[in-house]
Amino acid sequence: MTAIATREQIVRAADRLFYERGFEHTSFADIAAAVGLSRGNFYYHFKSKAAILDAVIAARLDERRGWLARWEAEEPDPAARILRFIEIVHVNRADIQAHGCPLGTMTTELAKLEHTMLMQAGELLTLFRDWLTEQFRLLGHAERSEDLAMHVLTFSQGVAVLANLYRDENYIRREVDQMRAWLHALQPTT
Amino acid sequence: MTAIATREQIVRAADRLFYERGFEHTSFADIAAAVGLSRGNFYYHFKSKAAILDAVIAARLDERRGWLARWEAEEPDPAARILRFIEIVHVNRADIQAHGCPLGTMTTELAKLEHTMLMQAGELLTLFRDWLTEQFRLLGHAERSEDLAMHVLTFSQGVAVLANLYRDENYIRREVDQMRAWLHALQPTT
DNA sequence: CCTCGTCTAGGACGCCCGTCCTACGACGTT
DNA sequence: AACGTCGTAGGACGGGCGTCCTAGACGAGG
Repeated sequence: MTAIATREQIVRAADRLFYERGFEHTSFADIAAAVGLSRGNFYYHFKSKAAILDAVIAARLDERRGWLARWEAEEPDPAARILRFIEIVHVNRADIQAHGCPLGTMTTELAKLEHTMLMQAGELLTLFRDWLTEQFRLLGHAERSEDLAMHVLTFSQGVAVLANLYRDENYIRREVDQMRAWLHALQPTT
Repeated sequence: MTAIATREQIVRAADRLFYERGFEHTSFADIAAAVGLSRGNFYYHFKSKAAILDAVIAARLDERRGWLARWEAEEPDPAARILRFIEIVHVNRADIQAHGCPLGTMTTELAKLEHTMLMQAGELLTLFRDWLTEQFRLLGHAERSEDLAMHVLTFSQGVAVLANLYRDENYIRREVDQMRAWLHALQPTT
């Protein structure tokens, strides 16, 4: 097996395990078992656990950037793009109920660990924040665009935390609907 | 030192450390050092780490029940009571920026650990949910009272996660103001 | 003064962690 | 056929963890 392919397998497995069990609670042995490799050998690919975290964050950034590009391509209307973001909470409701938001839970954990990589993980949310800001600006809310973007993020994080606790599908749908209505009330009538 | 007093010291120290560092990341040695006791001796007071967690949750429940009783005593108007809840996000902004919401971060962590005590920790948020539900009912929103209560919780959790990441006081104030306006727009004009 | 229950110190136990090292198998190149 | 490189296996290492045990300090009641 080429080193690059193995590396990708490791990152993919670590990504899933960090999400499902948390960063600290996931051991090298766990990742090794998931990939089917011996645990000591990991140092050929990653020199530390932080290096794996770094690769996972980079992979998530790539994936999210892909989402944003797709939304921009598929939706010419900025409001429709924002709606796509709001709806991931509903689309991914099964995972969110089981494990929360992948970005929010990771930043929450790294903040408690006072991990040096907190800010890098935060860039994932910043990616969405900046993209949402731009969409609100295009919608004609230049002044408040960043505040509106943060409000959408606030909604998504709050729903994720409580959906993870109560595992209530109806709650998720209600909040998403409410956010949809908020967005609709915000824009000038189309 | 009497056993009860020592127990309370342990619970108080564990409460703070679980909040600041997280449950799993806090060791018996950490708590022992904070209280000034020897680590092995803990088993005289608590037979397991889960037992300490249980005591911490109970202590937090007591404290929060005290808050609710005080708000009810000081504010005859249900809307003013709800406002008191909304404003704890701002009142406790320093702690929230440093460590997030004590209840939200704990449930998030316990969910990832698949810890058996997740639901007990969840009762802390349920306490607020039910209390807010009752206040909305008193406000005349019996039908939607629980949904409205969940919406307030959603706000508080979302703000806590993002305030913990970005540590931005202005963001907290803006979201709290927005929530205040939401609450004001909700009730029949007083 | 002695005894007994209460509380504590200190460390042993087995386990798992992240890290690091060395030896070996597989394989393309000369 | 021999070599050198790439990727792997497996375990050693030092340390920290939750748990558990035992011996003793202390003080109240006989």
